[in-house]
Amino acid sequence: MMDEVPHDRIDDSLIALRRILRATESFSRELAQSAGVTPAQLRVLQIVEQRDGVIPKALAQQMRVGQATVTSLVDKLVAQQLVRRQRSEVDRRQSHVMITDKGRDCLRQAPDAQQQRFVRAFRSLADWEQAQLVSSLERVATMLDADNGDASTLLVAGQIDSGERDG
Amino acid sequence: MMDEVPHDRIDDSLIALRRILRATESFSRELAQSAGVTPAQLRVLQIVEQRDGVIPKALAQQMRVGQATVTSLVDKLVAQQLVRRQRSEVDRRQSHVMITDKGRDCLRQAPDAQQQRFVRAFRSLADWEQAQLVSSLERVATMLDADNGDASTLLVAGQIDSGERDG
DNA sequence: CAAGTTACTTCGATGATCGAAATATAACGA
DNA sequence: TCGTTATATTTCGATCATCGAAGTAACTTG
Repeated sequence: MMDEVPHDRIDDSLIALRRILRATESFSRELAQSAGVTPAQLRVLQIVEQRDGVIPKALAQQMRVGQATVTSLVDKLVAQQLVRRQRSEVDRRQSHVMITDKGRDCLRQAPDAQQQRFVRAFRSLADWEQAQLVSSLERVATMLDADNGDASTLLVAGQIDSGERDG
Repeated sequence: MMDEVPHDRIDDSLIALRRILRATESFSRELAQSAGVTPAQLRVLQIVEQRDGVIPKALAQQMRVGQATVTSLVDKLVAQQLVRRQRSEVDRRQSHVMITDKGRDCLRQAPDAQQQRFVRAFRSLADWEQAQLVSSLERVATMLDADNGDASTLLVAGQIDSGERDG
């Protein structure tokens, strides 16, 4: 039936994806800053809040970084008293990372207000649009992380807005 | 009409977005590695290929990093002879960054095969699905980078697949 | 030409990340 | 129980990205 996809469609979707990625990436830094921690530290903090008592190994797997990295990140959060470590009683090799009250406070600061932004925009869509949005996003997600072997290739570059406001 | 959005819809879309971001982020590293450069360097290289002769200032703006960072990245690419610098004739403060043959070779390695993956998946969709996909992605992109003030907040955390393969 | 602006680089510092080696503990087999 | 092997974490040393501030060169303007 259809042997060739209109090239602009693929381009358009890649461009949109890059916009999404770039928007995210760009702001994650300032967001983290407003919370008083770095982006990587914030990620850890968020995961720890959701999975209180998580062990470094699991953190490393979820974040897809080495354990040494996790150790370093947790060290910094501990230094700020946002999380604390506690040796496991059942397996003393393991340690549980637990969020502190101060850590929760930290999370409650920046993220909220901004989450509202997305929610607001989302609510302004008609019901069918919302449904479509979700299904499309899920389709893309599946397309990208399906075989887990690769995907991001297409999204690494920039060159979205050809607007060049320099000299 | 509708005062409250079903919460799962918002959740679902955020989850899908996180999956997309994570898939991208996770693989950008290994992709870059397979091309023999680091991710940040690869981004520069890709942009330079698209906009040959781009000046560092524009690179910095597009990548949203400081000029000092660009200098450092370009330095490394120059050292590998993947790009070269050339002073502008019209404004000698500026320098143009130009890709070399070796730089093109470098780009031609990893990216291609993988781009196919997305194209393949995309082609497998019906025409209307493709159109819908593009429009949804663009809508999300706009929602996220609209006011450019923030957005990524919602996407920083992980915790998508609750599959936990650690012991 | 002098003052101000712009483009870029240099310098020093911080943070994320890795891999390899070290440490402590668990699990297992003889 | 003892030795071996496997696992969880940390430590160490190195590389890379990134920033801000200061420095340099070149353009612009009066």
